[in-house]
Parts: sequence; structure tokens; C-alpha cells
Amino acid sequence: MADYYITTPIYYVNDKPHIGHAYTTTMADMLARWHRLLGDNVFFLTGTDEHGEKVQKAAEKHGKSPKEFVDSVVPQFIDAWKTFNITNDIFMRTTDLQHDKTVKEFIRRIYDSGDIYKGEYEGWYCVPDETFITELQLKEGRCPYCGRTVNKVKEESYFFRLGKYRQRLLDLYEKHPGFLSPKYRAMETINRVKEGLNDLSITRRTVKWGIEFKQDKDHVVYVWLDALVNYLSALRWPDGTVGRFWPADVHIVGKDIAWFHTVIWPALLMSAGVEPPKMVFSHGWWTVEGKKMGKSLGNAVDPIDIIRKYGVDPLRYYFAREMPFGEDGDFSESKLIARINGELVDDLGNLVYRSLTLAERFGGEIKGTPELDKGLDIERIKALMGNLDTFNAIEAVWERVRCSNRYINEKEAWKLRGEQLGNVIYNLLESIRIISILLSPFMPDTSERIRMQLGVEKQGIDQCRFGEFRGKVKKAGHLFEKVKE
RNA sequence: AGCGAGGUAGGGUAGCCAGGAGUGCCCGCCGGGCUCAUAACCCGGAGAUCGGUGGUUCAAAUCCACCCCUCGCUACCA
Repeated sequence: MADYYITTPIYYVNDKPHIGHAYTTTMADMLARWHRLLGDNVFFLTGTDEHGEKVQKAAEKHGKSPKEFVDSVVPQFIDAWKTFNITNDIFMRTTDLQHDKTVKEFIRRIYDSGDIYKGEYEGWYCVPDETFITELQLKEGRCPYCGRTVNKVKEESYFFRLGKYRQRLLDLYEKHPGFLSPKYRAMETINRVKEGLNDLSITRRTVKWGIEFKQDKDHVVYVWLDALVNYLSALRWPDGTVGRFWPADVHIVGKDIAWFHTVIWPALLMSAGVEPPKMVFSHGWWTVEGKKMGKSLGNAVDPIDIIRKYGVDPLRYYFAREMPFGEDGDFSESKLIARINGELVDDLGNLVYRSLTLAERFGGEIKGTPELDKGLDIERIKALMGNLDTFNAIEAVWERVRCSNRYINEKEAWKLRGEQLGNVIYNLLESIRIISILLSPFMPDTSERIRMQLGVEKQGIDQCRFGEFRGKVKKAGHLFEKVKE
């Protein structure tokens, strides 16, 4: 039994969860569930990032203290993940006491290794946008976002010697090719690191809402450093269950924050004398109805609304099925409906319904010889999931669904009687049973409903082969209802 | 500008790394079969100069060069 530590990023709580948060969390959940199915000892982390200037400002706007404000937003995340059937083992908040302790100890170690020095942060700042802008981003000396003039600001700050770790990072990428995943995105990072790395400002004087920088109490720890360390505080580092689950098997992140996880994070860990994680997997982004998602565009999709309308499993299915994990995709309701009607209702739902109808009408003994196991390749699906390829894994399951439907037609099951019919039903029920096991990480509710209708015990990956069918079939309506447009 | 990813039938994709008849899948379209099934399922068919040009090779979607187009990233904006 292997230990498996998987994480999502912790989400910034200046707003309620959107479709992107839901996507990352759901994909991680599928992997966590898959590993449990394999019998692994899984530790699955998600949580919230609650410090920093933006939260401070958002709190002021609501007339609350920062803590009151985050306490009011965090339940929305917790509830959302409940709705999504997310099976996280821990929900980490950066305002937790444990986290505070871990961050301080983590920084102490970096400080002791001589990688922190006092300096001056200098940069361009757009006051109305409240954003720092780099030299490169400037457009004719003006803010690239709003076009207004920018101010030069100077601020005392403590720096981390990131530049020092350039070669060690390149070595890490070379020795552990899986670290930068998916591999087609790896070159981007490698080339940028080769170009050289600037040291990083890791504290702020002007911000109050954050973890105290013990080495100089006029400063607080900058939010991203604070946030990254949560992967360790969830394990109660440096004690706790660290030895067992660290290094993490995979950090699931969106490609926008890949840099923090593939460059800054491992460098910080090296400095603190901690092993880097085994893999950082950067997934793609969703557009919505073909357009970039954003608050300014007013097209942010509320995942809870979608679930209310279509159900949890259809959305989970869509997440895994609409695009290969890693790549970008487009979220649209019409595409979601097309998948529900064409795949969940017509392929899967129909297969189960028609098979169970045949089974219930049949009075004889359900037994026979395996025929529908041809092409069933569990090892292949294991390999795909090992590569975090949920997309092709589901496709492989769907091949089973389609060939089972074909089987009924080819055998003309409705014309058969007696032993011949018993044999066909045996093959169908075994095939469906295996499909339901394989689907359990992706559509847990649906998997469970199929299992109930088959009347079989809960099973693991080892039962994904044809044996004797031991179940009491009891049909219970359609798995999915057609969505009328 | 630099770096990266991609351009394959009406749409969406796989195949490319380790060249071998345009080979596969999904949706859509056309025709047929069937009635166990939510007008569901199954079979067959039409539809592609594999972005362009040149090169390597007995053989190129696949390798190389150049060009065109689309998208992403460019660091302290989680």
C-alpha cells in the first residue's frame, strides 16, 4: 500500500469560488479517489489563502476586520466542495495556528541558511489599479492595463536569494523529468530559468494582514510565500506526518501559478533543507462560451448554479471529458448538455436501463462464459491514470460502454431465451459492474447508483475482471434525464 | 520582441517523439437495421490537396529548413 499526497492550491478568498476553483479541486479529487480505489493511502489537501493586501482591502470594503471577513467567505468554499463530493482529508486555512507555526519555522531555516537579506524593493506601481508593474510590462511608460501613468515606488523589504538556485533547479528538472508536468509545458519554465533568476522580495511593510516576519517585526511575510508553505503545514511540518507523505506526489495547479510552484517553491524548499515535491502538474484554463473568463467581462460561471441545474456528476464528467487534463478548454452550457444527452443518457444510462430490463424479465440463472471481456484492459487504464490522463482513461471506459451496447444488438438479446439469454445477461451485468467501478472516481454518485441497481457489494480495482455475477438486480429508473433545450 | 504550444473531413480530437497505403474516435449529415432501451441502440455511407513552400528518404501528417495564421507565458497580479 503506497502513500499518496495530492494537493490543490489553496484558494484566495477575496471572492466566492468560480468554475476554475471547482475544476482544479474536482480533478484532484478524481485522482485522490482513483488512488484510494487502487488501495493507496491517500492524503488530499485543499484549503484557503487568507492573508494579503487584497483581502485586507476587501474586508475594509465590507466594513469588517480581515478575520471576520475571511471567516464569512471560507464556508462558501467548504460548502462548495461538499456539493462537489470532494473527498479532501484536510482543509487548510492560512489563518490556522498550525500554519503560522510552520511558516515561522520554515522561514527561520531559510534565514539560518543565509538566503535572506535586507534590501530595497523598487518598481513601478499603478495606484488606481493597486498593482505592481515590471519594467517589461510597461507600455510606453504607462500602465499596460489601464494606460494611466505609473509611479516609481521604493520600499524596504527582505529578499530571498532565488538567483543562487538557478543551477540546482535546472538539475532538478533534468533528474526528475516528471517534476514539470505536463511535459509539453516544461520547456517554457526551463528556458526562463536558464535566462537567470532575480532575487525575490518576501516581506511587506505596508501590509498588516499577514504572518509576522519574526526577524524584523515591522514586516509581514508576503502572501505567496505564506501560501506555498501550507503544503507543509497540512502535515504539521516539521513533525506530524511529514515523513510519511512528504515529498508530495503531486501539486495540482493552474498554469498561471506554475512559476511559483515549479521555480520558487522548490528553491525555497532546498534552502530550508526539505526535499522538493515529486511533481507539479499545471493544468489549462477554461474559457466560457469561447471568451476569456473574468469578472470584468461579467461571465464568471458559478459552478453551484450549474450543479443545481444539471447535477454534480454531469459537471464532474464534463470537466474530465471536455479536454485533456493540462490543456485549455471551453466551457459552454450547450456543450455540457450535448455530453449529458449524447453520452450520459444515450450511451451509459441507456445501456444500464436496457440491460436491467432484460435481466429483470429473465427468470433463469444468470451465468455464462466471458465474452464481453475482450478488449478490457485494466492495465492500460491504470497506466493512463498514472500519467494523470483522465481524459483518455474515461475514453477507455466509454469504449466499454459502447461495445456493451453493440453486444446487445449483435446478440439480438431480446430474441433469446433460456441459457443463451442468461449468458448474454451475465456478460452485460459483469461489464456494467466493472464500468461502475472504473467510473467511481469520476462520477461517484452515479457509480453508486449503478452498484445499487446491480445489487452488488462495493468493490475495488481488483474486482475489475469477469467472475461470477453475485448480485440481486433491482432496476431504479434512469440514471440521467435528458435535458431539453 | 523573447520563450512556449498548436494549425488533421462541417465542428472537435487521436496519430507525430521511435517515418511505411490518410489510419482511428466523438458530434453533425445521408441511408439502412432493430424494438430490450429516455426518437434511445446497432450497421453502412458521403466528406480531408493532414496550414503553405522547399528539402531528406524507396517511403513524410510524422524528420529538417523557411514562411503564414491562432493561442499562451514573460516573475513577485494566487
